[in-house]
Amino acid sequence: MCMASSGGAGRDVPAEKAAAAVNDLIEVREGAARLKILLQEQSSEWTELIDDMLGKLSSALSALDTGGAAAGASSADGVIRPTAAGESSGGRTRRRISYRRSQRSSGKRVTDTLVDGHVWRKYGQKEIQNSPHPRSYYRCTHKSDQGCNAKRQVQACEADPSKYAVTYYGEHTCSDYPSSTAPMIIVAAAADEDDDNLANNLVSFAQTLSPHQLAKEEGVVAASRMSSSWCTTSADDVFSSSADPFVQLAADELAAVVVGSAGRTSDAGLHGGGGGTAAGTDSFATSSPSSLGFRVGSLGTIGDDDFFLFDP
DNA sequence: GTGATTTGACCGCT
DNA sequence: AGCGGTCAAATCAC
Repeated sequence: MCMASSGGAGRDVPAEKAAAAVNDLIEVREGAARLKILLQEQSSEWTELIDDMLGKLSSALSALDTGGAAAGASSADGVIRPTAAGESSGGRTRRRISYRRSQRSSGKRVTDTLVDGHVWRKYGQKEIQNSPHPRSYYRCTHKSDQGCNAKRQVQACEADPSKYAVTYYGEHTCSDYPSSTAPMIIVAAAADEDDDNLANNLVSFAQTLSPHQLAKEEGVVAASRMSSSWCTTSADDVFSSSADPFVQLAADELAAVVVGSAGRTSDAGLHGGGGGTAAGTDSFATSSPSSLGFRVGSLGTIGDDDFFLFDP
């Protein structure tokens, strides 16, 4: 539901197309594995390989009936904007907006990095009952200048504190691409994660770093690492929008895809404690995207409910 | 000085 | 009534 899903009319992905997409994605995975090696050897051949991967991804996306532009279809997100609950004339300079509550998430994932290509600004942190870790609240830094209403909630994964459960709300309506032109693609498979409450396959998209930025990253982690970057999370948690399986991303937007994850996983922002180390630092993935954008895991069978959009 | 984070308080929803 | 989400002043880093 939420976000673009609405816009993405094409929900039902034909089995054959899905299968073809899977094959393509598997090829990409293999290519990614090769890329990893090439990168380790500092070879320039990686660009060529990436191009090939992109081609495959494009095919896969087409096969999956990517809704393409849904991204801009804001409002469809189901986000309930704060309603001016009566300009409280009376009182302090406090707000008066009534907060949503029923705001639906556009997807939740567990990741070992908080970098998703977007620049977020933290606006709150709260201890959550029955949870050992506080929850941090972020909104797009372009909320003020571009009115972007995208938000996300970050909480350390209970099962593995080194990972984070990130829930997104709303869509990015900003043009936050200067430093992150390439959409991030996450292809993961938790099929082997024994537990029955894990989704079998995941394919998500989001912005990520530009090739230049990628080049600056300190390291690249093996694609296989992906499989371990998902905590035990129920399918429902991960696919809050599973009712609208779709992929919304123009294939030609895929400017860069890199394997693995070199994101720093500072938790400075999560646990607070130090004064704002904001501007231009690596503080908790807020202002300097630092993780590579393409993760690949083993693929199993992909079903309709295994796809969801990750706000591009 | 500017801008991001911290943190306590406020407020709506369940 | 309690919890969770957000606001906004204070604080901090650059």
